[in-house]
Amino acid sequence: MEHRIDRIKKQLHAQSYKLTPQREATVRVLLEREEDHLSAEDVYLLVKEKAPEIGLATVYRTLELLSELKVVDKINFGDGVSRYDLRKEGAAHFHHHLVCMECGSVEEIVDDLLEDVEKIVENDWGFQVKDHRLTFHGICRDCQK
Amino acid sequence: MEHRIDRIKKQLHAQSYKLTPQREATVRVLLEREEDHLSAEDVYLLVKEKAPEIGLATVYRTLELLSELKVVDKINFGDGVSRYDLRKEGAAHFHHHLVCMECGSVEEIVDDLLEDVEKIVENDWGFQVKDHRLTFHGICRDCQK
DNA sequence: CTGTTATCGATAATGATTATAAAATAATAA
DNA sequence: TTATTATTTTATAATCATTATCGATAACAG
Repeated sequence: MEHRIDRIKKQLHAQSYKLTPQREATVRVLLEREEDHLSAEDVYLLVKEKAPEIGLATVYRTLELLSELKVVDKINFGDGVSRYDLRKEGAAHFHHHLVCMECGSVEEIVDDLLEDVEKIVENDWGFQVKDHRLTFHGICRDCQK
Repeated sequence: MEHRIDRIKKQLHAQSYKLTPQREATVRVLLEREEDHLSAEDVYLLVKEKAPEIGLATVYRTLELLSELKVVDKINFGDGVSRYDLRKEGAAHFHHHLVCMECGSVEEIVDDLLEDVEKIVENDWGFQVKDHRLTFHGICRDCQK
């Protein structure tokens, strides 16, 4: 945990940004709720528990900053809110979502499903892939019962 | 063209909706600009050229309705606006996007890239896949020069 | 025709996000 | 240290996309 915060601190410093207390509190919330696909509002409310004086705009700005630095991924499941996921340490970014059309749950799967597919896209369409977003919509295990 | 409109008319009637002049004008715009990933605002402005009396709310309502009927796909490239794509006739829905991080262009590719991947998801995670969204972010052919 | 229902257009309301301006804080230089 | 400058924050207003409301109108059923 502390290790990951240090890492992020260095990433910020590398671009001459500071890890202010507000930013640190925000990052800590993201670390604690890593699998939760929090919206900016969610993050705001959770950060407020630790640092009640923080403003909503600061949370938005912090998330945007972290997103530019590729510390978090800003994702969108089409429900009108952006959600923010901390990127995993090291390793490439192979993380996809299963959105249940029944109960709305979002399950995260980590697996390099697209290695071959990316090669096809690069070869057949001449498009140089840097990143991808893959979301499956369907019925989760629980709702199938 | 007329053939596709008839088809959509039938789909509407099957759910006891009518193909009103406003809805038809909206569908015609989508048919004419099929590859363009139009936003609701875009559609509104284009429909207004043919049917100046149409209101923005009607366009939104129509797009939502067509989306529920699976006549169009409502997609989101993370730029804060929903975009609407008419689904192709027949054939399953295998249509993905290449978003250029340099110039912002969106190229559409039609290819069943994910047949095997869907099987993996169903087998390994017990998730029953109904649909998927796949977007690649990277550098398009033109911008690589 | 007459009542009922669906649809429409105008516009107000909402909700997420962004911009602004003034205050606080931190970094820097003299 | 002290003055100065730049960065960050907070509170709040503004914006923008989308949705809800409501009175008017059109299509339809009896």
